[in-house]
Amino acid sequence: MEEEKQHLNAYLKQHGLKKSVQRERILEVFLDIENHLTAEELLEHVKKKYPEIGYSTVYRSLNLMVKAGLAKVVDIGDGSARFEHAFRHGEHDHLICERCGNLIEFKDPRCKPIIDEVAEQKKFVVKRHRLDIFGICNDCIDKTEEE
Amino acid sequence: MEEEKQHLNAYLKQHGLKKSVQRERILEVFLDIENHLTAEELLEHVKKKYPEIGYSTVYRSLNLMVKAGLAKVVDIGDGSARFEHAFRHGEHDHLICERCGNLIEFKDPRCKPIIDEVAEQKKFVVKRHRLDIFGICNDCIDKTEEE
DNA sequence: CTCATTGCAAAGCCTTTGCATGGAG
DNA sequence: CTCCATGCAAAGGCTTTGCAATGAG
Repeated sequence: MEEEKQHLNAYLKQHGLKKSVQRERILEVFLDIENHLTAEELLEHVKKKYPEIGYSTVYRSLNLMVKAGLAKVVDIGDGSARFEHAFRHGEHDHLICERCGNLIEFKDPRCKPIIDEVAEQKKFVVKRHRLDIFGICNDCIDKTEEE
Repeated sequence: MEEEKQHLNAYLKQHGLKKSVQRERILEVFLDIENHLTAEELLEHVKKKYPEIGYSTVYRSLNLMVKAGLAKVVDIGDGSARFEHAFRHGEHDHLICERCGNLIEFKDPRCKPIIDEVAEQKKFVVKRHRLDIFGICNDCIDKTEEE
C-alpha cells in the first residue's frame, strides 16, 4: 500500500503533476478491493467512504493509475472497462465467466514461447498479449445443477 | 457467397424472420471485403453501392449476421467493434498492430490444448477464447526505419 | 392481413472534456 | 503566483431503440 502510494507520488513528480487527497483516497479504495471492478463499481465504493469525490475524478484517477502502471485495463467486451491491480502483480491471463462475469486469473508458462514464436514468424514486434478464456465458471455450473 | 446467403435465409426461416433486399445486400458487401471492418466502415462501403440503406439497418444486419454465425466480433479495445467473416472460416487468433490497427490472423495448434488444460484445472467449461497479440507489424517497423 | 423490417431521429451507455473554482508547489 | 486538480454539467463516440411507414409471407 505504502509502496503503491510512493510509486504514484514518484510518477506525479516525474510528470509535473500534483498530489491530491482525492487521488490518494481513490488509490486506497482501489487497492483495498481485489476484484476486477468497473469504473462505476469503484466509484460506488469511493462514494461510500468519500461522498464528496466526483465521478470524473474517479475516471481521471483511474486513467492516471493506468499510466503510472498501478492499474491495468481488462476489457471483457461488455461495454465497461474493468481495472485490476498492476503493481507487483505478475503477468497473467483470464478465465471469464459469461454467466456471472467473474474473472479468474491464471498463468501458464507455455503461452509466452508460442506467442513469441508466432510473432517471430510474422515479423511482428510483441508489446503485450491477452488470452481470455470465456465460458462458465465452477460456481455457475453448480448453480445450474441445483435447479 | 451463395452458400452464405442460403445460410442466412435458413437462419431467418428458422427464427420466423423475413428476407429483405437490404439484408442480402449488406451481406454481399460484407463478404466482398476480407478486412476486419468496423460497422462504420462497412456502412461506408454499403452506402457507396446502396445509398438508400440506413445506418441502423447496417448495425442490425451485422448483429443478425453474428447471431447467424456469419460474422464474428473482434474487439481490439479502441471503442469500435470490428467484424470478420465467420462462415467456413476456421478458428484463429490475431496479431494486432497498435500503430496501423491492422489485424493479422494466425493459427497455432498448441494453444487449444493449453486452454483446455487450464480450464480443466479450474473446473471451467470453455465456450470460446481469444488470444490477441498486440505490437507493431512488419510494415510499420519498416516505415519507422525509413524515417 | 399480420407481423417483421426499414430509415429516421432520439435515446442509451460509458467515458471524456470545458469551465470556473479551489488547492498544491 | 502559477498551474494543476476537482466537480459539475455538457458533450462525444458508438450502438441501440421507438415509431410510423413499408414490405414480406
